[in-house]
Amino acid sequence: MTTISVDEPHREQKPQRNLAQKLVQEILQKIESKVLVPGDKLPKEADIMQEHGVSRTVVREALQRLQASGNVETKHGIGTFVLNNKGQGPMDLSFDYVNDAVEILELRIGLEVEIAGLAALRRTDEQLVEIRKALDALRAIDRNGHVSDAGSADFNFHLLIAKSAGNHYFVDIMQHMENSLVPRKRIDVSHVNHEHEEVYTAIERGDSYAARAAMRLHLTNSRERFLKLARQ
Amino acid sequence: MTTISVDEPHREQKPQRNLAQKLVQEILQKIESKVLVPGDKLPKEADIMQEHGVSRTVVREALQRLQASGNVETKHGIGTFVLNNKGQGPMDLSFDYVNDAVEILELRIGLEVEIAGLAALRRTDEQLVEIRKALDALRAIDRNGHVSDAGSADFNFHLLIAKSAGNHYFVDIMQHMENSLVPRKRIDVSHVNHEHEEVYTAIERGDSYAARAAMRLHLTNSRERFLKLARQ
DNA sequence: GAGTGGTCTAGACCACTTC
DNA sequence: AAGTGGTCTAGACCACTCC
Repeated sequence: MTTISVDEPHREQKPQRNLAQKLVQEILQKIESKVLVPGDKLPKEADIMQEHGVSRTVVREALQRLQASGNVETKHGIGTFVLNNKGQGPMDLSFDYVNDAVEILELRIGLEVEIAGLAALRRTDEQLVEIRKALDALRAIDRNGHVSDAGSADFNFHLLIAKSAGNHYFVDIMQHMENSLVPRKRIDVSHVNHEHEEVYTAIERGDSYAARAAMRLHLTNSRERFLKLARQ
Repeated sequence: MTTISVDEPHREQKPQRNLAQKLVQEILQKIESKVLVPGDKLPKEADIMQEHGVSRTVVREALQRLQASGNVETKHGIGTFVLNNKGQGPMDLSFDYVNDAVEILELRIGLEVEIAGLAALRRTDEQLVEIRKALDALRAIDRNGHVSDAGSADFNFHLLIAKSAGNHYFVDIMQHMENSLVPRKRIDVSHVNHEHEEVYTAIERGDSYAARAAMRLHLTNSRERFLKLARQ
């Protein structure tokens, strides 16, 4: 009886390319099947490496995708946790004011993230100057405490960026949304200004990737700030 | 008393974290200052490594960001090339039909990429079934050659995904855009179907990251196919 | 077959959080 | 100080393109 002796642990020859993609799907399945529920902590990276027999590069690539998806959240020095986006429905609390405002914010994320990316690639120097002016005006208003004017100044900043994206449809929709925007009141202005600056500098240096990331961060933070206020 | 024994070849004078981000900005500056112009080939990764004194990980991270930004394009086995998004203006060819259609496609990219990501997180099983039906109907139409119906069937597929995103604003805008959509004619149907399948499977398994990527790929490819047709 | 990008591994050191 | 994620290095092998 001749058994072909293979010293390998097993004929596990899966030259599978894209181990990260596979890991993503396996973790998503654990979330889908309730093995992992919102709030749960994922195993530490070293454990995931051993469990799936892959290197840390693969684990981190998978976790980064799950972060970008909004499925999990990673906290430096603590761990990675499952978020509660799926499962509790399309935030069907009720058709009230809060829910409507959040939906508007979600719409703006889709539009303005793309707008910021295009503006970084296409803005003229003249348009950049106008955006800078709007930003300075907004900061001046905040310093003087004329909060009532801040809403329209904030909108103007976003609208000027839309006009720098070189696509009039974006401008049209933004203008139609003007009356639906959440009024700014007692919001942590320093955070907003810092986020605006991040968006501006990315557009200034033509960094589309950073512009998109900065705009997304700004709008998701705005959503969180609004929800925090609404719950009070 | 513990002596930290670390073999240091030399005094590393740059403990700089985020080398990739720095590399991105340096390459963007070369594009901005016309040292690199659209169509130019970047040095191969090994050369960039040596030139900047960083590992390949850093180089590849930087190039991936520049790809995501639309600043460069990488071709497997060939090289990385500078794209011409910046500098030649907001595609100010003229206000003709072609330009308008492209702007609509850009708007759809912003909206539908976000829609696909949300749909992957929120879709119900019932909604998934409806999307599957629309996809099958579309394939049947393509097989039978009833190209005239394909446009509305295609729109229906996209609309059903929007309805699965749990935000009625997205649905409203999509419906308003229905009449503005580019009619499908003599387009490479097999590619479109394959791209639709990619979007569907990502939404099916709740992979928001993949859903976004698949939708973006589908719509940018649609734009390229349209432009190719328009130039004929 | 040579050249170039794509994926993966193993390990080192840094930064943040908690005890 | 211990634990965990963040960044970076060096090197191996695979996949695609072109000659």
